[in-house]
Amino acid sequence: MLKEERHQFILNEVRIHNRVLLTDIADLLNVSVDTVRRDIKELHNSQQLKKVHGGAISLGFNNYNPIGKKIYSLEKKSQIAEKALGLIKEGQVILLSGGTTNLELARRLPSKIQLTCFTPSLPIAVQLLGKTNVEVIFIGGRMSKDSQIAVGGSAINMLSEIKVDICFLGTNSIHPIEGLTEFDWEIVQMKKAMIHSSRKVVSPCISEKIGSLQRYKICGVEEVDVLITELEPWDIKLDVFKNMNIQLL
Amino acid sequence: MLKEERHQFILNEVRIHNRVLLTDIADLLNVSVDTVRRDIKELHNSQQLKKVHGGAISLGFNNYNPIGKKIYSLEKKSQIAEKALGLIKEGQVILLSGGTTNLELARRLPSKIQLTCFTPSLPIAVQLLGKTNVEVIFIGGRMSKDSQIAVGGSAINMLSEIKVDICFLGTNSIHPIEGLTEFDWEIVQMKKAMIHSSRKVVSPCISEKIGSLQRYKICGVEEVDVLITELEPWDIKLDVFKNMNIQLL
DNA sequence: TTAAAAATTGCATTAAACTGCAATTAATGC
DNA sequence: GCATTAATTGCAGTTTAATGCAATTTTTAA
Repeated sequence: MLKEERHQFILNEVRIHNRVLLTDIADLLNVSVDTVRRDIKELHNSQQLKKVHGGAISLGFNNYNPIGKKIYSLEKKSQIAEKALGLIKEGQVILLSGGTTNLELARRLPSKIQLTCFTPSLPIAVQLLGKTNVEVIFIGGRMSKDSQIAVGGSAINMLSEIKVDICFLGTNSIHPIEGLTEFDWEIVQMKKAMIHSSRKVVSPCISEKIGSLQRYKICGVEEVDVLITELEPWDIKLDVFKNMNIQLL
Repeated sequence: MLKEERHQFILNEVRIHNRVLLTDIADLLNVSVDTVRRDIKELHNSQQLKKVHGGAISLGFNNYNPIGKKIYSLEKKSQIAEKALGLIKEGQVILLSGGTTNLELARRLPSKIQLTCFTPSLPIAVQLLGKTNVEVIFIGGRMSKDSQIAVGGSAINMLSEIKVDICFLGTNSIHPIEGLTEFDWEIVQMKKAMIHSSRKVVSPCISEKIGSLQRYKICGVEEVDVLITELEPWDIKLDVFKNMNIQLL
């Protein structure tokens, strides 16, 4: 394995987890800890991460999570976020709804890729502001204390004035017949507006939410262009999705 | 767990709760109290929190400081914020521009008082969301990475649609003849719009900024209803303010 | 004043960092 | 190709840092 590859690997790990342990990396790459130590030292000298006793942390290390809630199924959400990353191309304009999966996606956006990113979510905005080349536009409005996203008339109004390439629509429930549903009426309104403002709708959704149903309807399944779960497409049992014009990832 | 992570964790706890108990942290992190004590000592030495018997408190009881910039003149700003608090009455609608003084003010808003609060500042919004009875409305728009406030057309547009009781207009320069001035043109536009949307304009301003001048003009002194500094009114030398219809606090 | 909690100090243990060196691998010129 | 040079890597021995524990002093609050 080339040194450069190790460097990239380490940086990637740091980007994703905000931290790495020297011993973990040595294990994963099957090299001695000394080698990893030297790698980290170099990356430290070139200001790409911060070397600390026992490993390294990302430069703008900010584990600040304004929601302050525990993120469940973090592992799955991370996998989903990784897949979602693949859909984003340099120069695009994207829209991130709230939710912890999208927060994970925001964390992972590489700093160097140039993007314009709309979001009504406070924690996501905080994350994005740390990315040098991402232009952040906050969809303002009355803040819902619970979800920490902007809702209400002026937020929806602001959404009505934009058109983005991709919307990553965090999804709490997706049902093959009933479509996307949501517990909170105000958030339903927001999500409807978001769909309306997007050329392409991507739903990151952990598999256990497939088939579940909540109080209010956002839209039918046909409105979703891509459904991303942590499973491999062929593992998704519900054939109904396969018959529809929806890409599974 | 890396030392750095513990440090971040402790700082985070301090940010959220304003104070932490040493034993709580030791429990939460599963390390000895000695370790936490050493951590807190280091953070104290690097001015990131204040070590007290039994734990630590946030500096001057303040600050979510996302950019990691040092808050200058914190003590003065705290005094100003305390004075500003006295102007706010139950049920009012207020508007907080950005700036660290207003951030201090936001931190100090009592949770029990019912308020509606507009702001285009991300760190201030984060603070306010922690206050149970404060309704937060975020003025959305393109986020300035530097100041972490929303600027640009849609923010100004949103401002044009509101009318608040009091605007707390963080002020970088106030000059008896030239009025309020600012370095950043986009922020000037925001502040102009804020003044326009307010029945009463309050300028919290540390005394050393009185008399200074910057590139762009926001408004004349006559537009300001109240000027708050950390000094007692009779200590403010510039008589010019006393001849104008401006209240000194 | 006094008992309990916390801070300090010194010390032992462990893990990680550093150093120099030899072995290996990759790069270069011929 | 092939030999020479330079860079990379792993190892052993040593040094340094991190952490927890126990004994002692200080602070706090009843």
